[in-house]
Parts: sequence; structure tokens; C-alpha cells
Amino acid sequence: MPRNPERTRRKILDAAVDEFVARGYAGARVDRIAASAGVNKRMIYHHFGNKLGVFEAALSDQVSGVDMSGKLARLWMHEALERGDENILRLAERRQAAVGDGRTADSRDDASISALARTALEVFPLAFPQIVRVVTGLRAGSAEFQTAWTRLLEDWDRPPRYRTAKPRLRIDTERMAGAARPLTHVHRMDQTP
Amino acid sequence: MPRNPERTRRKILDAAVDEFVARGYAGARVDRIAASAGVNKRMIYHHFGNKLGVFEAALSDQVSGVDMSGKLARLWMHEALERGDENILRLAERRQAAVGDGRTADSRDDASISALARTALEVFPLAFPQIVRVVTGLRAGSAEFQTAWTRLLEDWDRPPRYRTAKPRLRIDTERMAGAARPLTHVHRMDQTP
DNA sequence: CACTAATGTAACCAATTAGTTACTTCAAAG
DNA sequence: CTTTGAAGTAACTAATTGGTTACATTAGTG
Repeated sequence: MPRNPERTRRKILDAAVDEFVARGYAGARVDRIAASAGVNKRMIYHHFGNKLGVFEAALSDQVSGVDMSGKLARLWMHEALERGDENILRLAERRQAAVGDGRTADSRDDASISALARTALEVFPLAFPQIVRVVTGLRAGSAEFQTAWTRLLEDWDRPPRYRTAKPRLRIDTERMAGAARPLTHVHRMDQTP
Repeated sequence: MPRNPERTRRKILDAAVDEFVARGYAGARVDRIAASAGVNKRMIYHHFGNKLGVFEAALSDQVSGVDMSGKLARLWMHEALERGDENILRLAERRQAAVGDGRTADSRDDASISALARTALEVFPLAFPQIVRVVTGLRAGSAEFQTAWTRLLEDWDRPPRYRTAKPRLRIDTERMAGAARPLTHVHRMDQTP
């Protein structure tokens, strides 16, 4: 196989996203990223400098996503937990993607508040499935809940309320439940075989 | 100072909550919990068995909270990221606290869906302050955003919509932004002095 | 072709970390 | 008053982890 730095970089980034999504920054292991990318660990440091570098690159790479999914929700959670609202990665592009080009990037209008509320309702069951279960008794992934929640979202979209813009984020059926791993001892090295 | 197992247990638990809220499970350090609780590390293992034991005890201890705050939001996030919606801690009590005693624990009625939606709107700015900024351009902690968001919540509560029960969760001014720590090298041992 | 910088590999290391061991002190029951 | 088990302490350890070193190979360029 010929050399291909760009492909190596991509493989690392893809593996890193999965690792960070599943385990968070502190839980992620550079060795595991390397193994699952099929790349030597040294290459990770070659391309990204250090663990933080990979983390930021992985976030940057995926965090602007527009389609809501369990993966994006988890990425947002890790981003929030570890960076708060300081030094937001790719702020400009993300604003663009969220608000759309039509409007001025201004904001403080009702439309952006309303769009935010809709995003909140879309993300919530993906981000907090346990609260869904606590409050409704239903699994976030169940058809029953999905139906009810979709109805709520449609209801929200109905005109005579608050918002004017149409939703930019689409909800996906992909569940995040499967992404959660049981917590046992985090420290295992199950490197390659 | 006389011996007091219960007080020791409490001190450990309080310190553990802070540590896990700030760093998550993988990022939390048992040594740091011990130091900040002013207790010997051995006592943590004496009272809680292992790190996972402290984590579960800390979650159980706080997670049923009803007043929404940055701390509770972060605890919920860590809970979701690490446990998904399986084996929910204290499910019964939490359902009770969330749904109230009046209604049957049944659910799948519109009221619980609507209550959930309100919870979603309350938690969101605490959990995802960066998205608030991306979408609205405002800091989640700013008076401007708070005002707008409160208005939205009040609007939501207004009758002719969906819900019937009154909100069980109150929103708090405490911000979570301050709780986020900058990411540098996670591995430091800054034990006692 | 020769030279150089980018790619790639394997082995290594210093630091950190969850968990233990061996021991002392206390408090209360008989 | 002594026995017994819980509460507490300090020092230690086996394993892991992020990051490095020393070295090989390849691709492109003059």
C-alpha cells in the first residue's frame, strides 16, 4: 500500500471521533485510537501533536454537523463538559450552518430563540435518555415515545406561536443508547489481539 | 476529633460529587477526592469498595434533585454518557419526584410528554451553553438571553397548548459555565500542598 | 541518481493511578 | 478490663498511559 498522508490523517480522525464520542476526553486512549485506525501511535503525534490536538481536530471535524444524531449529541455533550462556552471551535461556520445565510448573523430576535428551543427539544431525548425514562416511563428509543415526541415537535412547528424560520436540524432515528458502554474498570489495554 | 463514620462518609460523598461533576468518571481521581474530603484514601475503599462504588453512590445521592442547576445538569450528562438509560439509579424515587404523587405512575399521557419538554427547555442552556452561543450569539449566562429564555418558558406554560400539570423543576440562575475547566494535561497529581 | 523531507515502525520511559498491605487507634459490648 | 471489629493512617505496588527516541523506508525534486 503506497503512502498516503491524507488517508492516514482521515483514518486517525475517524477513529478518534468514535473513541471520544464513546469515552470522552479523559476516558479516550491514544493507543486505542491508533489500534482502531490501524495506524502507528507515533503517526498520531506526527499529525496532531498531542492528545488534545487530536481531540480538537476530531471535534472540529464533526461538530458542525447539521443532522441530529446520537453521535452528534454526545459530541456536543463532551464539548460542553470539557470546554464550556469558551473558545468555541469553528464558531463562525457553525453559526452559519445553524442560522442560515439569509438572515444577518445578528440574532437576539425571537427567531433564533425559537430555533434554539427546537434544537433543545430535538437533542434532549438523545442526550438524556434516562430522564425520558424517569419522566415518561418510556424508553427514548421506543416507537411509542418517538411517536409522541414527533407529535410534540410538529405541534411546536405549527404557526401561531413564536417562531418563523423553519427547522435547520433534522432528527434521526439513530439512537444513542447503543453508544453507551457499561462502566467497569476503565483501565484495560485490550489493544490488538 | 472523635470518630464519626457517617460524617466521613458524607465528606467523601460531597467531595466525590464535586469531582465527578467537574471531571467525569474517567477524569476523576480517587486521590483528589480523598484530599479534598480531608480523608485518607483507604477510607474511600473502606466505605465504597472501589471507584465505581463512589461514583454510583455520588450519583444516587444527588441525581434525584429537583432544582435545576448547572451541577445537576452536568451530573445528568455524566450519567447519560456513562450509563445510558440502562440500570437507572433510584428510578422509583426519581419518577416520584418528577411526576409527583398525584398521578398514577402510568404515563404515556400528554402531560408527562409535556413535562419532559419543559424539562428539556430548562436543562438545555445549562447543558449546552456553546450551542446557545452558536445559535443565538448570546452567552447562556447573559441577562439578555436569560430574559428571552424565561419569556419562552412562560410562553410555554401558557394554557392553550398541550400540558396540564404545573412545572416540577425550577430553573436556577447558577451558571454551569464556571464549572467547566480548561483542558490541558489531565494528568496532574496536585495532591495536597 | 542523489538528497531531503515526509511517513512509518518498534521499543522504551517517566509519571500517574486504582487498589492493597500491614499496622495503629478507638469505642463499645460482655 | 479485655476482647473484637470497625475506623483510620502511611507506604507500597502492579499496571497503564501519554509521549519520546532511534531508526528504517519511501516519494518526489533538482
